[in-house]
Amino acid sequence: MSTLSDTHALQDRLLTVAKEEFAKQGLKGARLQTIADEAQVPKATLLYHFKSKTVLYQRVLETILSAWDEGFEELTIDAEPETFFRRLIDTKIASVRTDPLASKLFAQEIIQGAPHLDAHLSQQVKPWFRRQVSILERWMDEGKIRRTDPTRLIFLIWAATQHYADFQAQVLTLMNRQEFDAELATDTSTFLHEFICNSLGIMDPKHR
Amino acid sequence: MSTLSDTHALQDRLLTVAKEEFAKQGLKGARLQTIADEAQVPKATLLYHFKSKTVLYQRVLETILSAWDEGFEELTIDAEPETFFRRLIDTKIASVRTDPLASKLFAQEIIQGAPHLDAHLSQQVKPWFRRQVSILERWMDEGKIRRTDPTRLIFLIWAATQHYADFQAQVLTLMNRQEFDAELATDTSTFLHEFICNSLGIMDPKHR
DNA sequence: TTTTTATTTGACCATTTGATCAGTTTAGTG
DNA sequence: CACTAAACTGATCAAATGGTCAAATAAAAA
Repeated sequence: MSTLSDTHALQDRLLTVAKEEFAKQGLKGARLQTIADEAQVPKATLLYHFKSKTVLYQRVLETILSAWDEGFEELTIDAEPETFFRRLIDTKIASVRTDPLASKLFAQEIIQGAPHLDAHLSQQVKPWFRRQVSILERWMDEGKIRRTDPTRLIFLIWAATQHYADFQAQVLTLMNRQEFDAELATDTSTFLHEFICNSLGIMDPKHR
Repeated sequence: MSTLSDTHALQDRLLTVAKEEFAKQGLKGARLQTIADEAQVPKATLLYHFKSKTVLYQRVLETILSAWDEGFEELTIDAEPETFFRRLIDTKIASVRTDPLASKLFAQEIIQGAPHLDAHLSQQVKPWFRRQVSILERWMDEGKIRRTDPTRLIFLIWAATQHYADFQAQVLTLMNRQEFDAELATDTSTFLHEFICNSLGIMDPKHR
């Protein structure tokens, strides 16, 4: 099993390149030839490893989703509201900064009606979502955070973070920046955390 | 000038149908044949009124943008913070509910790097954006709202509202709803307004 | 009415592009 | 080494699709 011709490694490379192309051009806009060229492999080889464009696309989606599932599964565990929001926001912002293409690809899929991930939405996302909601509800019952609609609160966090990946072109233009660097990420995390804690009546430990 | 063959009316119909198709399928994914069929007109007729697919797409984009410019230009005028946020959120949610396709089309354009609207971003959106920011800054100086990053605050509002159009498929699934009805829109407006005012230390008039 | 201009349309074309396949090379196995 | 299976690839194809064009029709102008 040589290093260069390792099948697994090649498929990974193809998936990475494909993700980039799909994110930038959309499912229809992406061209197999471009993906193959970028991966320095003949188009026929690409189609040997993935039967069709659709299959390739679905594999890319699966890869993204399972990585997310993994990253967000853990942070549910018991913590105080302040820590919970910090973890959630930091994780999301990190993911958005590390891999904005994944976020963009996902966004386009949802915008077009999520034709390739009905199953995942109801089987993976929904349960996770419900868990988050029930945690928030418990805290409201316990008076730890101000009472509000937990569903829309999760949406707000999701939207506000995702925005920095999906609308990066607009965000950078309006901020007069060239790239989404580490500093910008940190400041954004801080802003969101502070904004949310303030709204929910959670005291910032620094000011306690 | 007969009613049925009125050129202006026909072009409007074509633009409307095209917007729908572009929003649902993306620029590359949309087919001229489908648009023509939907508008009950031969493909050649469509191409008579719009020289090319790209031109059609740009005209659709322009239509959307000018409608937005018009709708959001006014609400800058002097008002107290509480009113300002209510107007901004209500307008945005209304636009998102009335015409989610416009929002989706715009989102896809931005996600793919805004190749067709660099000009509009820096010439129309940026000035508008700066005005909003400076209003917020003034209020912070005057102590009317808590001090925070005005830029990211606008982003948050933008993202949180737009989310209900762009991610409608996901939102409806997670809320167990079939459509984005008037009630859902009202509740969302209320939630956002309350959430933001709370975070910024603006007293709700009802509780004053 | 005649003439000119704008609009409509079916037929057709050139190109792109996803996909196939047969033949070749490489890797693994006994 | 002999043999089998997996991986690779150039050549090629069929379908889809944006776009053109000349002829027909309708509208407007003279």
